[in-house]
Amino acid sequence: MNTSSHIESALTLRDRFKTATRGAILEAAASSFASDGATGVRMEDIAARAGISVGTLYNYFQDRSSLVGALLELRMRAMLDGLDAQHDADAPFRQRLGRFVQALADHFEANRSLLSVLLEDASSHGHDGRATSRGRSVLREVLTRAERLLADGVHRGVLREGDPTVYAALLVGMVRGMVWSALARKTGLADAAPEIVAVFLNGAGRR
Amino acid sequence: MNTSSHIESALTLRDRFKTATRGAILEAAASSFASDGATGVRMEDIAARAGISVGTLYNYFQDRSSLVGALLELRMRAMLDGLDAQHDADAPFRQRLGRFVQALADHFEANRSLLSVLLEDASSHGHDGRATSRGRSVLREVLTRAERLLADGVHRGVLREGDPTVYAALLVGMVRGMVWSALARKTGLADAAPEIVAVFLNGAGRR
Amino acid sequence: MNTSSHIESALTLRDRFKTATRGAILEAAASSFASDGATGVRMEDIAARAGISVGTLYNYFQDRSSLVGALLELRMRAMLDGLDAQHDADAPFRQRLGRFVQALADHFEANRSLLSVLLEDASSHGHDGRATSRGRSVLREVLTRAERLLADGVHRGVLREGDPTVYAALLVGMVRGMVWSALARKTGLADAAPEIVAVFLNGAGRR
Amino acid sequence: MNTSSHIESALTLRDRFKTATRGAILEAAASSFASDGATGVRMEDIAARAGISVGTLYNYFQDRSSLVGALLELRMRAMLDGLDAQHDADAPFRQRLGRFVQALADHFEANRSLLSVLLEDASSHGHDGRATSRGRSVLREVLTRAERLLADGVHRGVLREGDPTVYAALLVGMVRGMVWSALARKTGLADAAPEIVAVFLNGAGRR
DNA sequence: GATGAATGAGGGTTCATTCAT
DNA sequence: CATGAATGAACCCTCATTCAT
Repeated sequence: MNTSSHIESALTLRDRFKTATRGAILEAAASSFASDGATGVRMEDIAARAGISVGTLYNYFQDRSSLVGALLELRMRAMLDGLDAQHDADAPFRQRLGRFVQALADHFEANRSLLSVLLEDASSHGHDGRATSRGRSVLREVLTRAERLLADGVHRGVLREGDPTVYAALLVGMVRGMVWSALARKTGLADAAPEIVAVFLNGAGRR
Repeated sequence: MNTSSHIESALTLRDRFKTATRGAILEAAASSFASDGATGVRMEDIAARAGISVGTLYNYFQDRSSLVGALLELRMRAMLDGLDAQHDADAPFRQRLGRFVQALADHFEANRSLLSVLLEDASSHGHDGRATSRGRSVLREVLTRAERLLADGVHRGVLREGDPTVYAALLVGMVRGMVWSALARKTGLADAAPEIVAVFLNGAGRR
Repeated sequence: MNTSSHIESALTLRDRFKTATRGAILEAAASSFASDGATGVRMEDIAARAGISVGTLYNYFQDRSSLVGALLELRMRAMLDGLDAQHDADAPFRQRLGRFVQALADHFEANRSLLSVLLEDASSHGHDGRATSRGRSVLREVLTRAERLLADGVHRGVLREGDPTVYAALLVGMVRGMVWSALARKTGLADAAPEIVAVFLNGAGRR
Repeated sequence: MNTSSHIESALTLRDRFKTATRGAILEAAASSFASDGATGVRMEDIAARAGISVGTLYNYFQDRSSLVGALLELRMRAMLDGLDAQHDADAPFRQRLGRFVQALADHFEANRSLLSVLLEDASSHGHDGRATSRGRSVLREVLTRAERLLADGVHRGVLREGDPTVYAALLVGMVRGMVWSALARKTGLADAAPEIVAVFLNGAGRR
């Protein structure tokens, strides 16, 4: 233990603290948006929920749109990472499809309240297009992953010949539709994924 | 033609004018929202786009939320009417399904820019529950119609046994997904409806 | 009956109508002010109460302050005329004093609701000092009349030697105080005048 | 002197500052109202006169009516406290009467410019009854105190038998009348109180 | 002359952002 | 580095006034 490591350690501690505070702010913002909608939340509200003052909040984020942007970035990254985590190129296609749908449903449900935020803020502050592009890209990246997966399904002959882009749009749409419906009817999402996969693969029509 | 009919005619003209102005305001609001998002639009902007002054705008709508409410009401009504218009209980199920999907896709595309407005406003002004219930009900009513249609499909033996509510969620989700995707890739929606129907009925899996 | 007299008569009729409308507007303004206070009344409210349109209202009065000014002028003139009407230089002083107090009390009560209007408008629109001077002058003219009366009382030896200006201020103050009190307690003003006169002449102290 | 007392002191300082600012705003409002009438004063004017920005003003008062209400409350309280301060149940009646009249005259003069504000606001914002009741109650409380004093005068045999309520109305009216008159003629109120008392007790009539 | 829709300047209020402590 | 009062641009809405019909 010399002086330099001591300093290092202090810096690390400070950094950890900073990171923790940053995280607390983002969580506060997320839950505020969830309960009052993005437009109905003031910076002061977020600060209060995070247990800090507005001034401090501005020490961590340059301005409102940076905060919103960081939040979206975080959630989007988590969602994409979640999707990638279960990716196993060697697993059978159906299994990968099932896991993908399941992960997607979970993340949609978890971030449902932020979807509107994403759109709102994209529109309202998007002079520079930053938030907008980020917002759009969430869905686009999800679609890209779905497309890769489904293209592989076609390639392996599990799926009928067809445009993987279209398949991706339909599959992701089904998941979102299922989540929305569950929300509207205040029911859970139990067993939703298998149902989605079943209809996607076999259709709803009697053969 | 006597005096009274003359007066009647005058009144009708004035009424028509009022209706036209009202419509112009709603259109102006719709396109403003479409380009800048609901939160980024000032009453003055809407007035300017409608070619009138703020004061006049307030002669037609009591306040901002009344205007937004009226716009949502109008579009939602149009959408539901559009769905109902092609309803023909005697037509073969597949034909009804195709028309339903087509109509839904058309309306989703036409009102795409308002979907976010709907959500935003629901959140921001929803303390009295008016806008909220209206917003939510659009989707719910669409789902209800889809559910009725699909329940009939099950009853007629065209669809596999299954929860019509789930089928509805998936079908509507597919349509939204397709519209979103087309938008993201800036392609058209040509032939989208048949594709959706095909996947919905037969699935994407190779049999 | 020649043409000219015919025209004259027509003009007279028209004039009478105009006068009647003018009066209706002033009455409408007075009662509106009475119920909602001067600041809470819009030109449209007055027009509606008078049974005409705003446009017509502006045919009779150049602007808001003209209307208010005319109303004050009218009521003030009526009050002063009422005070002057019972003036009889030959009557005994006490009788004249009694009548003066009675007339004053009646007019204060009748116009009570306008006193605040007078003050409000004087302050709010009195850039040019018109309404202000008019407002102030009501009281000043009343005081002047009281002063003349009481100076005569002093001169005749009915009143003790003293400044008639002070006597006037006190007497008029007593009348206003009595009216206010009656209003606050929602009682009538019956027998108020004699009581006022009695205290003014003899005091409330036991001799 | 430890840390805690240091903190306490700091808090006290900040509190004092807040109180001072609040007071400055109220003073600014009072003088603004005095020169332009309550209705002619914008929040921005008050802020400017207090040397702060509008935003800051709204940090101290929730809205316009709260500010006006607080001002009225303050002045009314001061007036009533002033009347009560000179109250001495054991002093001779005439002395108490003299002091009462003097205190009343002083306060009427000091707050003259606010009397109209009080009335205006009572009318304009009185739908919820707050300002109204406050406004009305100033005079009523003053009358009540006068009534108690004069009832005691009757009881002690200094005043003639008579309704103390009427006596109170007349006495208070005389004070207001005197203040008004002094204002109208732009003279002072020197020796006004003794004159009022003299006339009230002995009348203006030659015995 | 009557009408009432159109106008737009003006006022109250909010809230993202700054900065002295 | 935290704090929270101060700031002022921006927005919603009102209402006196005008003017085409």
